Amino acid sequence: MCVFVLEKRRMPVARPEPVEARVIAHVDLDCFYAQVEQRRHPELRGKPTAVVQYNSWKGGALIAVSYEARKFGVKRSMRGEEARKACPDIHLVQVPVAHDKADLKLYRDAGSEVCAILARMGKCERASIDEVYLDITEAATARLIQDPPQCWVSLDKEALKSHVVGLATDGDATVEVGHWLQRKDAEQNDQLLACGAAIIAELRTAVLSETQFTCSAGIAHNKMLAKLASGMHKPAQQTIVPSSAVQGLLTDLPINKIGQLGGKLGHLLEVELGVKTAGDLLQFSEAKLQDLFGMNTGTWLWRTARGINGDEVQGRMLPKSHSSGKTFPGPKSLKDLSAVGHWVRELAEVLQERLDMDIEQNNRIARLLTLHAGCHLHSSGADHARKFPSQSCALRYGKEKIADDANRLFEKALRKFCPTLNLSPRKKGSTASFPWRVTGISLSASNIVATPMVYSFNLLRCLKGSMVMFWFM
DNA sequence: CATTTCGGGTGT
DNA sequence: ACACCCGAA
Repeated sequence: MCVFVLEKRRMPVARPEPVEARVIAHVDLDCFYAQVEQRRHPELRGKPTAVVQYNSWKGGALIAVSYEARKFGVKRSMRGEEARKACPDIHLVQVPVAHDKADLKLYRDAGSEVCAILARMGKCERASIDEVYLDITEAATARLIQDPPQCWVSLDKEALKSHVVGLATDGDATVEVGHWLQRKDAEQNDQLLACGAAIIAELRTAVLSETQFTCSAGIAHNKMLAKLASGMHKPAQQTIVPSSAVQGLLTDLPINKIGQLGGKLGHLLEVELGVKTAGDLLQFSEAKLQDLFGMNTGTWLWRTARGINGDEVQGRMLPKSHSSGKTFPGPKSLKDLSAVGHWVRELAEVLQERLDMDIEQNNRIARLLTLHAGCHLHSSGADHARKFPSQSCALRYGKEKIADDANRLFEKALRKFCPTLNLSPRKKGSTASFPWRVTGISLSASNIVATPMVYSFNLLRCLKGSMVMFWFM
């Protein structure tokens, strides 16, 4: 019987792979927040730099480390003080703060700049603030016909500065590409990848000249392999994965290096099945994996072990949701409703600003408001494992409405979490302490849809803040 | 009870 | 609708 399926777990789903070979690229900005800060403060360029948020406690938490600083052993998730110990000359730049919380707008906008450039050549999916998938099959095919690799004359072209996985037969399996891609007998699909690599190299050059940012990229026939490849040679380099190299690449690849297997599922494979590498997975039949992990995940695992992945590049440049949250660790945890109310108000204001931007720039409105909170028990009571439930409701525009609605959601969650707690209106404004502490609050806006055309953004600007806004709800 | 703050996704 | 997971800076 199914051993693990009884546990609740998120399950990756396998999708069929298209018959025609695709050319997929994954582009990843190098230590992105650090680059953004180095562009803002040119005197930091070439110098060891890290980006920290909040520097009051042990110098703040590092969230991005420049490659100059990495040479000194500075690591992400170090504290500012630790980083200074490892690298006394390091420049620590703080994440901007707005409404008493970290504000990532600067980095979000910088990511959009890059995305706009990369989208010129094909279907573009913004996978995160600094990562993009591209489907450049069409552009690569066109180039193969018009300018096949055999005809490329200049060997020092930027387009040829790619690493090719599996090119060397001994030792380090990855070397600088030379004439390999131009050999007369190269397979059609390899030539397609070569053309894709040329295109990506040009795009990366465009990104550098137009934004000053360097990025790394992987070029392969699917998203999984492209993502794997983009991390193989950093910073500011690109890597090609020909089909012929897939088996050799995966055989000894630690299982947690594969996308979606970096967490619990990967750990489960290792401790329960002794699977340390993707190669180790090959010995399990598809039926066995389906039996162990369910049909979806079983199929997905079987295919993933073989480098097969049919996920399509979604043509999506804009986020599906916006969120604004803050944690209140240790002594900063919130004790009562009025403290929660204060922070809900701040977060609502930030969220409303994000929603305004989305209307103005993209003509989109969000329809769902969700509140998440985290908590821990104050007194060492019995059931300290209980989770604070999240709650949602229809999103009404306006910072006051969002704040009021979010506060209602908090109280609703509170009643579910602790039905006995007195929440009578009379007590609401009081500062009576919770029997536990709130360690985090987050508001998110989702179910984003296109604004009906009749509401052009100019009209919206006029309506903003006025009574008429409830028309959108 | 000190990474934090985002985003995207699936299972039920 | 809600719970929980993955991953990136």
